[in-house]
Amino acid sequence: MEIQAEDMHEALRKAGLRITLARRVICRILADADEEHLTAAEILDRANNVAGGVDQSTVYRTLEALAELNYVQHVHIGHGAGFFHLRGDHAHHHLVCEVCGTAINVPYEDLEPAFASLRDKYGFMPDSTHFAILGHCQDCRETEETKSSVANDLL
Amino acid sequence: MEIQAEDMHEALRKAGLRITLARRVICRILADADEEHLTAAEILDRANNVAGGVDQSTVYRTLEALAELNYVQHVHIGHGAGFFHLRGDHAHHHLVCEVCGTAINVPYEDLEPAFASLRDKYGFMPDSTHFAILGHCQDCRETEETKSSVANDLL
DNA sequence: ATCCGTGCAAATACTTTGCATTTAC
DNA sequence: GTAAATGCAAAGTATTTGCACGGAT
Repeated sequence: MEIQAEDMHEALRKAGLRITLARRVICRILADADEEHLTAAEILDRANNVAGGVDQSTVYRTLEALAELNYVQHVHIGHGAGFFHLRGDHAHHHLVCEVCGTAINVPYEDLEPAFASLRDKYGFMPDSTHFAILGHCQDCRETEETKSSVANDLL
Repeated sequence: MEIQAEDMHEALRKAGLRITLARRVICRILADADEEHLTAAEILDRANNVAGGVDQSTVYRTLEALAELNYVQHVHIGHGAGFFHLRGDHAHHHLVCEVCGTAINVPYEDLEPAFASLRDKYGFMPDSTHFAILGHCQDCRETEETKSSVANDLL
């Protein structure tokens, strides 16, 4: 089951925080984004498309409040801006290409065996809501191979 | 076999780059750090302890040059400053606790099966020289359990 | 002599903070 | 009415870049 904007509203209320237009909009954006990785800047843009005059500081503060309530996670994958996304229960993980930055989603089941062995062997519980593996994606690997064969031809 | 400062010197020379005092010092720091995760600021500090007057821009530029030569990797784990470290042989990976920051080393063999399946299924080649899994370590998990039972007692 | 590398300072990118005003409750 | 949230601007980190000078080859 997906997290709804209303779930976040309720959590905010319970924490004694207030439901404002900006927050409503941001919760909606997060709920709609689902698996997408959004940067603060993208969330800001989308918020301003719906309701004008939203400031970046409001975006960051709202995201921080939702992170405090365990709805949002702020992750840094590679360089540049961090990503914000909901900590859903349908866990998925990311294969992030170090060359082109593409992220491939991997369903939890594909990594479960590896996680189980880490848990058993090291008592370590991987964060099942977010996980990034850095490496090289297929396209970039092919490009690299082409490049090296070209280089070899030139020798 | 560990990477030596001299290996990096040779690579720099081969690339037509020059061996300067700052670079010599930085290569040494990286070789000595071994598997430690150093930030640019820490490398700068250590460099200035050995040879004064090294600038941060020199540190970043040298690290970038070494990254280009595939000796150094710049990774961002969590927020804050990124870490720089040598790309050693694919020896081990890190389980990084999101609570206390402790990193547990895991030998490559323990993750090899998972890596193989990612390669087969997604054509994705995990970076075998660096890999961090975020999660909660055993100690922090125990502390958390204690905290929640205390909280329950207070209800 | 030729360029590459350096320090310095300024610029950039991302995120956080201080403050006066507005708004939800 | 009161405390929380907002917009604005400015400050804080982490990193990069422009430039003139100095140094490695």
